[in-house]
Amino acid sequence: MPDYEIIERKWQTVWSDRKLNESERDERPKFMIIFAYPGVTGYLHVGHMRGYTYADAVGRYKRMTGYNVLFPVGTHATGNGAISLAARIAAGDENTIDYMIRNGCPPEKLEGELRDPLNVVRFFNDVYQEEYWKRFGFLADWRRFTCTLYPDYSRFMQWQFRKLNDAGLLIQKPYFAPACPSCGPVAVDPSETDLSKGGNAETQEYTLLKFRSGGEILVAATLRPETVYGQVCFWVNPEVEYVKVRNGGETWIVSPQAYDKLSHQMDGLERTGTVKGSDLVGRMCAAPMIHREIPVLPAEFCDPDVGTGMVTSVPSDAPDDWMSILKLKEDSSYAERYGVTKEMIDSVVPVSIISMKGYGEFPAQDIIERMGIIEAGDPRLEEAKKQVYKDGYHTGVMNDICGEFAGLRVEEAKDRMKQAMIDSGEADVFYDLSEEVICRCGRRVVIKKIDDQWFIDYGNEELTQRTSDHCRTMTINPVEYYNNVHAVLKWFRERACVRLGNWLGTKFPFDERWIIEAISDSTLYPVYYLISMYANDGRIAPEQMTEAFFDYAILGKGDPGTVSGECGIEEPLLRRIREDVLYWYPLDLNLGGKEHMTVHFPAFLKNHAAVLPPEMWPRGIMVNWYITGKKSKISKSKGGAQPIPGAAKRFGADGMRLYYAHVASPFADVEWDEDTLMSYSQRLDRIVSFVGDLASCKGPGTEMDAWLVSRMNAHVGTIRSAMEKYDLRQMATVAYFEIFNDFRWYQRRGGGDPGTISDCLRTWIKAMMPVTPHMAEEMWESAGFEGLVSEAQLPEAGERSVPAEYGEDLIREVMSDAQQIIKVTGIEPKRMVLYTSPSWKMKILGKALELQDEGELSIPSLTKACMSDQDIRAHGKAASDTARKTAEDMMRLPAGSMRPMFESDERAHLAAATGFLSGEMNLKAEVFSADDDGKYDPSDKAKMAVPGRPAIYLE
RNA sequence: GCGGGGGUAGCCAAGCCUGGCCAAAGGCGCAGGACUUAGGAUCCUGUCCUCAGCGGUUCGAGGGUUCAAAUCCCUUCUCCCGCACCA
Repeated sequence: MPDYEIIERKWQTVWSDRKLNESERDERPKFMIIFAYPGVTGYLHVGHMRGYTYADAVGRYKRMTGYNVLFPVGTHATGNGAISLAARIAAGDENTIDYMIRNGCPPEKLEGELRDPLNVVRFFNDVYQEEYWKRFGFLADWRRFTCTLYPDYSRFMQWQFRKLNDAGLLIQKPYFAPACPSCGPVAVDPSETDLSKGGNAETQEYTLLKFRSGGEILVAATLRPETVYGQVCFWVNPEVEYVKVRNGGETWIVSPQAYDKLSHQMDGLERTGTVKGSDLVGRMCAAPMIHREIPVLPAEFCDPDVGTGMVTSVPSDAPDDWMSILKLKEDSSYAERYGVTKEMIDSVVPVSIISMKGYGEFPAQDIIERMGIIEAGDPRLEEAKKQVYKDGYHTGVMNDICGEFAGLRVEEAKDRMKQAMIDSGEADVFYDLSEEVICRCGRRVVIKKIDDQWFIDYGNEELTQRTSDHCRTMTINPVEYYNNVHAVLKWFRERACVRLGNWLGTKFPFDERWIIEAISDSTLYPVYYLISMYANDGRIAPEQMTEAFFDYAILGKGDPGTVSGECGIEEPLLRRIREDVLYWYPLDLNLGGKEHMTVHFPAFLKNHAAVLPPEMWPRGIMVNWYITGKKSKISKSKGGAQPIPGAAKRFGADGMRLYYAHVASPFADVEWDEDTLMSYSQRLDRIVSFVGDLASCKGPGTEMDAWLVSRMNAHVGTIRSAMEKYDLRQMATVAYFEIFNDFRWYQRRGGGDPGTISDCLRTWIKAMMPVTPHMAEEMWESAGFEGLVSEAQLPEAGERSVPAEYGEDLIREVMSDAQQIIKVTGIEPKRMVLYTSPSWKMKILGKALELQDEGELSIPSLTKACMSDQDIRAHGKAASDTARKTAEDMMRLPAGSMRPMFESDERAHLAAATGFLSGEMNLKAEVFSADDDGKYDPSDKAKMAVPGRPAIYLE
């Protein structure tokens, strides 16, 4: 096994010394490509390299076809990922330390620098560049590297927000967001970046229903406000100590937990006292909407943590309620203990309110019976509830009893009834999480009302339309996304763009208490790569990046002299940056994982359309799917991480690049499988050693040279058209499989002309350069070619030789047919006799082609034409059969595809190959024409010969 | 629920948009052979059924359009993903 790392480092150094990765303006057409920069969340795994590799390979291909390519990279560090990682390191968290060490982090760093979040970001910026991207041979312009936490990047970001504001796209309104009382806003999502528990929770909108009882209001929270007409009683947990809360002129009674949650969402709440649940039981209260007095009954299932800790009871449609009432009626002793009278219990009678498909009067009862639930505490009640809720929502219609809402579908009634009660002061809105969510810091996450939240108004119709129209002109892969992106853009509404709390990120320019959030600061950044270089090398200081500077550099607004005076940047440099922007932008291709389809890409598109002029809007998007890890674990969260440098050492960076490029369509998930990767790695080794042998080949020129040249021309054509669509997989199939096989066939057939080999080998190695650049250089060098293949240009596809290719196809066909016969018969032939088509059949083919050219081909027309020819007619029924079959075949196949059969000299081809066939098949091969009088034909096989398919006799 | 994507030979995976050299690329696996060896080799051949290569039946299932369908249309079964502050 070669030491891949040494070879790879060698070429990386050469490229770097030649500054191949550094891109500057010149006369060539440009091509700018990026991948959506990764978030700095820790070590990446082998799956991530898939998309990045596509980007480098596409960039390299573009270089090879005449483009001046710019491929910049960066990282995204906004948020609290680095903060929490640093905190865990500082706390000495065992899992974290272990994870860091396992991925190659020097232990001493864990004792010191990595306890600071910004150092964590710096550390990983380095890891990503050095251990991943450079390690894989990317020709990225490292001078332009940027990170969302760089001060200069922040200046750019603030400028972008000023432009969004100028465009009228920043708006303010109240917002309810998950937040930790001490850490501020948190992201609730399955990745649990911010959380220690509850990533799957959803924010649910409850309707708070008010039940007047004396001078106080009992408050229940419900997800189903449309069921108020079915309320028959009210549940309170007698064991809970509820609190009294003054809310404006009202006194509310809710659980202490509910009070805590509500206080984050409503202003001016004041706790005034407590009341025991048991003291509430037995009272009557006025139900909202229906204005009927219903009894307050005791229920142990009322959880003070859920909703308000009190529940309104709608037994007709709530399985829980149904069961509880059933139980109460069977055994009233529990209720009576709290002073509930028999009359009260008897007064509780379910009311039918919703008719739904497949259910009777009381859906709750139906589902309970259907599922066979007989006890109040049955955990399946949860499932029953969901089922009734779902069916009710989609198929339910409100009954006549429901007043003005009678006849409405539940879907519609829900909102209208909720609104009606809010308007009449009988209800309010309350947000809660569907399950317990705990912040990284350990505190419980709540839903907090933010009064003056800033949003980017992505819902702006004009902007959406403009963006959508532009997308039709873009190259978007896969085509499914091209078609669907319009729906996504429409769906993508206003988005909260800033957040409070302890976060890494850019300060919001209009109010510095706010930090611009993670998605909003990563949409327009590709254009910043054209400026970052000048900040990185110190030619521009962040303070000099004023609004006027960006206005000029990016938008061309203002006069460079004036701007120079204003910001203090020298005028020539200003002009240079402006020229860079004009040259490189728009972005030609943005490549990102499928998770970007609904969030990043629409934001990326809309921001470009909002801030930049149309000629700077992006030209292409490519989405890649994932490498998943069922067979062997690759995910860092699973603990079985496969560090990227280790994999590269074992399989070779190029072996991995080839694996990514070829293992499947970019638009499908792939299971990480080391055996498969190994076979790609070995294939590459095999090619390298084969190429080494080829280069030293010194044989005579043969007819195979024309064939090989023709095949290479075909392959170059395929590669060029595949790469029009960025189809790396197709390119890799050609470069690593088809061309390889052709060279082998060439040699097997006796080809070995050094001139031909050298010409074709150049093209072959070039074809491999985009995907496996290091090995391509190695082969290029070992073949003695000049310069670097990374700097070479792919030739245009030349002419193909139809006869040469047809002749070889014929020989392979004959061999395959003969093998079939040998297999079926089981004989071990010593002699193979081939008979090419008799001339009269060839003549029929010729007539068929003529008719086809004239557009007159049909079975009768060909038969007629044949029968008027004496030579053909002489063969009687065989002639008409052949004519029919010929016409059928020709009409079935693409026009002209049978022409080579007619034009080539099959007999000569085969005769020239008898030596080869004899040797290959270990027998004596002979060729006759079916017309030959003296042919050896003991089994009368010659009559089967037709153009394109010689008859075969074996003995 | 809303939106999106799949189901192809033992396995992985192309093809489907733009119907026709598609019994369906390529890889893996398996079988036989060559070479000759300690290598996770390489080369050749085969790998739906039948069979001197003709032919037959296949591309989740069922219909339809067409001279012609894995490819277009409809129905159906089944699997997967996203739905918001995670690039």
